[in-house]
Amino acid sequence: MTETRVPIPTLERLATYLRVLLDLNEGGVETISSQEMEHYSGISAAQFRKDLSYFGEFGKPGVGYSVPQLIECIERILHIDQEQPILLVGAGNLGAALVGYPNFRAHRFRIAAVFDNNFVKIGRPFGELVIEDIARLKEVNAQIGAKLAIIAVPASAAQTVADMLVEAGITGILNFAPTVLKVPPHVFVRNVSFLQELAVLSYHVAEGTEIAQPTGGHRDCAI
Amino acid sequence: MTETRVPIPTLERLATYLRVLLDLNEGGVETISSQEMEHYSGISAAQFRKDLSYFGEFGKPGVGYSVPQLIECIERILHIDQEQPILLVGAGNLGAALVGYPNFRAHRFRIAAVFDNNFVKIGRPFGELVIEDIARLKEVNAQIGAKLAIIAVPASAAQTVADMLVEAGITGILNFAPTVLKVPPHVFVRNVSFLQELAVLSYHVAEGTEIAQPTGGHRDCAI
DNA sequence: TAGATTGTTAATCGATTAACAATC
DNA sequence: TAGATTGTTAATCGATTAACAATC
Repeated sequence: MTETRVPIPTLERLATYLRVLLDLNEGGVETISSQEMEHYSGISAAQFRKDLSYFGEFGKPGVGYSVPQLIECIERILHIDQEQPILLVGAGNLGAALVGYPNFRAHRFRIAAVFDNNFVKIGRPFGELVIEDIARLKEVNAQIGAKLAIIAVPASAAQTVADMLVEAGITGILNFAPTVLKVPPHVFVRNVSFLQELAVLSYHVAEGTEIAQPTGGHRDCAI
Repeated sequence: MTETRVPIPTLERLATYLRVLLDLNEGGVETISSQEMEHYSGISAAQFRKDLSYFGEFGKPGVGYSVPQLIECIERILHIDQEQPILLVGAGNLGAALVGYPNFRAHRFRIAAVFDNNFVKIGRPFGELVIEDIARLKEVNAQIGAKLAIIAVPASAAQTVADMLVEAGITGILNFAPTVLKVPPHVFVRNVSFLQELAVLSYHVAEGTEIAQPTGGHRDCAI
């Protein structure tokens, strides 16, 4: 096999396929064709087959794919075949939503520790965990050995937290803070931005509605 | 101007530029070059200029861009120059995190109503709002006239909620439920999937770590 | 004017789609 | 065998990057 780089969109879709497959598996479905996957996932059959082709051959021509086997394979590919410990930084509303998120378990993600810098919160229970002092992050992760972390703190604190996470051996960060993190090249960051998503929607729902109105600037916003 | 379709990634980046510009404006910065924007946003200067070019001309050659003017223009483009009412469905942990999210205000998004189907919750206060009966969704939105909504309910309820939202005149949905929504073509959906993001990170942090292990299936997962 | 930086065009890159030979 | 569906190749499409003439 040639060393082809896997496109990020392919990895994202893999998670969608897995979700569909887990549902089908619950329902006792044993085999699925790429055509059927298109129906359930909204992703084209050709795309599905192409995505899988980056990792090997998983189907039988004329038959389709074994649901349980494909689940196993995708879980292996995404390295969620074993439980993945995750550090959560920020014990606010968003953090609470995340520790209570029921779907993590099905994908074998486990929030293994929660940190905050607010001494009023430190030591308090948080879901099934106890909030730890952010200062102990490196020390605690020496035990846990997590590679993944979630940043759920205000934008003003996010970079400092990111630096501490990198220092503690984290190499993948899911960032909810609306800011651009600077990290070393071996660390991967994915940003979740509600504002960005809403902005894109806002543009679309208003399309065709706009009234061109000069600002009085040196040039109009020609929209 | 020719009728060029604006790429979605361009719209996403627009929100990032806006965030940077708002920060700079706070700091009293009056002018910014595309080069400086690259530094602050991590997005290349060429990309920045190209992105803006879909909407008009906003800079002065040899000088750069006026920060306040560009803020105004981007807000106009994204249609967040006026307050945008948003319906929130789902008064759980995630919903609580969203109504309490401080950054919405800066982008003039306002959660105008919260709905749930749990009669224990209906009528209770939720942030500064009171939880409404989901059955009253259409009725309530007849007053509010929101075009945008956020789905923060379990996957099992998401499609039903989406149908009700469409019925109530919503044309843009931010979906937090891990499921593929079926909506009419005039309705735009953006999905936020923590699991998907974590899966992509999980793949990356584990790269190079993998041990090829046959499953005993008809063919190995060749990863 | 000289220096800086824009807006745009052309070249590159990468991802998606379509088509089909191989295979069950 | 005939019918179905895969995995892969080639064609298409779209987005990013680089380069530069126009402009302040």
